[in-house]
Amino acid sequence: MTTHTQIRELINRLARLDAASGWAGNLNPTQRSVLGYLARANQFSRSPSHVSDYLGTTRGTTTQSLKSLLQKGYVKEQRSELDKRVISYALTPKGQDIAGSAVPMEDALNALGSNERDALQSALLSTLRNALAKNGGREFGLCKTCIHHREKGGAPYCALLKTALSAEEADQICHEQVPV
Amino acid sequence: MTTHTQIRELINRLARLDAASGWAGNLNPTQRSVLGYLARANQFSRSPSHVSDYLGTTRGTTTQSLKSLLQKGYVKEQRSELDKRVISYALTPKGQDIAGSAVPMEDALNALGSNERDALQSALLSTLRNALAKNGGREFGLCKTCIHHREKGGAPYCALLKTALSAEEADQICHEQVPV
DNA sequence: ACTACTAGTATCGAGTCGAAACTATTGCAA
DNA sequence: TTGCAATAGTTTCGACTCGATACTAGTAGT
Repeated sequence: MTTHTQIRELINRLARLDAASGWAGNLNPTQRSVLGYLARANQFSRSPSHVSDYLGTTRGTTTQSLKSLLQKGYVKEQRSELDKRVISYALTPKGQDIAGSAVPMEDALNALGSNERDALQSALLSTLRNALAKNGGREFGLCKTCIHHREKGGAPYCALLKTALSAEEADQICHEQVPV
Repeated sequence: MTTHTQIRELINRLARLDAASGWAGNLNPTQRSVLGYLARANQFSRSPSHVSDYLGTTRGTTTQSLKSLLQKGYVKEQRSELDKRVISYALTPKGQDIAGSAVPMEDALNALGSNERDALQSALLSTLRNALAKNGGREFGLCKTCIHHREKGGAPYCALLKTALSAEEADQICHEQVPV
């Protein structure tokens, strides 16, 4: 068995364990991923299309997942005024409780030394970047690590969307992010 | 966002990418995982129960997956004579073709330096061990890295099952494996 | 105004998944 | 030896994922 195969297996098993680990709410792995993404994405990146891009599924599937999250009261719709086709989903207080609750795998990662943990994170990130580059996928990094991120009057500013941003927004995931 | 959350996200996204990447055959991610496991497990570790333990799902689900792999001609049943309840699944030649075909994510991992790749593998393995220890899960490591592995007359021997093993078997996954 | 494109939805079929009920076989113990 | 508990595997149910396809509605470009 090659090293590559082993790494792939490890990643898949860890993802499975993570998915199977107890989570609050009546949510399956995909729904939890959607909720987790919405919790960390900025207001310009919370539409069904963005979620599908992030998760690598189709818009049809995402619509279904959002429908069941909506029904369970974890998210709410916000239709855009500017473009009436666009919907941005936001977490309800109930959804925020769940998204902020304890993270599976946390103990397992804590048991790693902090050097090892940093090495793990950077190797995973490189791998993800390489893999995404092959597929034309986006990285979905944080706003503040983007080439379009500026400072304007001491506050964060997006040169692409030509909008001022709150400090909080600069720390969120953005669909348009292009790493520096 | 904490480092832990980021690592979890990276693992989940990579697993999703891996699942979505093109594979031969008409197989979904779970079926591919089952096939991949069967391809690498020894003859004592290829029953529905073992597959469920490995994947962390229930026996019911595994039965369904095996049924569809059987129907598609990728695996075949081998009922045990010793214990008539037990079934061991083996890959057909067609199944071996698929299991041996190109691995998604291979290029992404190749782009990593070999040091970084080794660090990645060992950090992932530690994390998996920690996580499994919490759940009482087994590691499913290779036979030759097990405390029950011996040499007898120059050939591998399992002190638990009290059986001689081929060199090939010593290199396979065993359900009973306990890391040295 | 026409057309191409984009955002989101609905529906289909195959399949996952956990849960629970079920059959067949094996093991243990009174 | 009979009798029961444990084990291996199957079946069925309901909720859901997922890709594919066809659909509606709003937006842009010519």
